[in-house]
Amino acid sequence: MNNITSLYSGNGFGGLDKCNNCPVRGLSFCSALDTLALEEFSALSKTRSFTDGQLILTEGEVNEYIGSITEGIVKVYKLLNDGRQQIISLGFPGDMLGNIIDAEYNYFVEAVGKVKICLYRVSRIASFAATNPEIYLSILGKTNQQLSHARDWLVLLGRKTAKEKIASFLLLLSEHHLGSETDQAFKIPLKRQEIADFLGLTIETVSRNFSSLKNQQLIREQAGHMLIIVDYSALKNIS
Amino acid sequence: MNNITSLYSGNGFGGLDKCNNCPVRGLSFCSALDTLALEEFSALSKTRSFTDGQLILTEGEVNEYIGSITEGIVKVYKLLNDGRQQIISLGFPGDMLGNIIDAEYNYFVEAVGKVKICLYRVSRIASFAATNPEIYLSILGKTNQQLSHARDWLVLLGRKTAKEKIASFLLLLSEHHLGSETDQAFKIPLKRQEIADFLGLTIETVSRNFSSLKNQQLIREQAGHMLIIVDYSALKNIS
DNA sequence: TGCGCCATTTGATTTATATCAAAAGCTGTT
DNA sequence: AACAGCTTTTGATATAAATCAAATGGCGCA
Repeated sequence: MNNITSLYSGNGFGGLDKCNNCPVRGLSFCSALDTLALEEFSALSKTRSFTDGQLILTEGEVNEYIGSITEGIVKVYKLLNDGRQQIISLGFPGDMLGNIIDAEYNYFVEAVGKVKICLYRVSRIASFAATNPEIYLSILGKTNQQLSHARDWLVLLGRKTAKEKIASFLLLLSEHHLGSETDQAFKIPLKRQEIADFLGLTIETVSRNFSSLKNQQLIREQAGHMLIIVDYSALKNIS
Repeated sequence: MNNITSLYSGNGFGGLDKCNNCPVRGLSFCSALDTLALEEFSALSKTRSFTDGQLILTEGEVNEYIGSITEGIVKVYKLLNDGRQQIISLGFPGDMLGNIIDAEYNYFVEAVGKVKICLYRVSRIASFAATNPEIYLSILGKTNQQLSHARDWLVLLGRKTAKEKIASFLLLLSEHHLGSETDQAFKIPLKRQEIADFLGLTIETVSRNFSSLKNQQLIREQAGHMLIIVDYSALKNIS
């Protein structure tokens, strides 16, 4: 066992200081809380780190924790019986993990590279909400955002061509790339197979379309999978 | 104009009586309210009816209303620039329409057959919630359910074959078919083109796969598009 | 009853993407 | 530097689903 349930125990280091120093302060679902409420909420949190490929949540596991990504990227995916995989979302810093409704998780969450997550027990959220009901509105906001993204992805999976899918994917990544404005290069965090599993394609189709976009001079790829979008608006037209 | 915004005005007939007589009492997001709160909430509601094909919500329109389907089925869909359409969800009685977060609707909602909706102004939800915060948890529950369904559909669109898609669709319909247990026949509410737009297929592929399932004796179709699932478990294996 | 208008089905063909296969590129290690 | 074990790319071919086209079926209405 190396997922949240087994890793949560012990050595938390909650407290307002941590939350005020939080790298996603203002993005996370706790951002709606005022100073007083935040202090109380902060005490409930624990931070956990994960390394590339580590399972964070497992389908079927009891829904004990809700989390907020403070660093890194996670992939959320489902599996069919025969092993076919579909990534149903990518989680970026500030994004919420899990929910406070279901009895069990119904998907897998895996770290893509190094990941840090701020965790809260679902049961503690409930008692906290008794005096701070605004936390529900905040969680609702995050859930609504996830629903909106999922619906955009339904259109992509149902109606877009392979090349349109790749273009949309690159633009999605560029939106979440928080590097300097002048430096347009960013690292593609996923392997080709993972991109395929996100876009409902095969690895070969992904690779061919990357090559095609390079030939069309819309993108360039540098050492270590660093990507530069050469013609942003042309890519947008394709997507 | 023939959508909610234009139809809401005037002749509402709120009050507790209506809500207690509500056909989806216990299913809708208002079901979490106790008798006292329900009376207050009920006074805020208006009921509207729509006929087949009528637009209920329009993309880009200001998000003024949240609704609960009390009767009939709606389709929620998005369009690409070139007219390609993807149905992102079907709404059944008890399902929530819209949200209380976004500034604008970002999809279209259209009546499939005769539809009745119970409407609330988003702004009134906010003031109601000041004294009845449990309404947020209730709306969160509905939103979370929609997210869960959207994610199931991502797997369907991204990774399932045409025949698997049709099988999943028929099973989805049968779950929402609230007719008598003995009578297994139900009407398919969507046209072939709409089914195609829901499953990310073309009308011809949908038709061919219906024919194929009929040849395999897994389903039967009677007059007026009444459908009988002959071999439920075989269909489940395919889905 | 028969006509017109759709929706659906079926057939023929094309095509985008998957599949199968092999070569080429990386990266870390000895 | 050379090798092992990957990932990615490219090529050849197959195939599921799309496209193009026509026939069939239903249903309301004059």
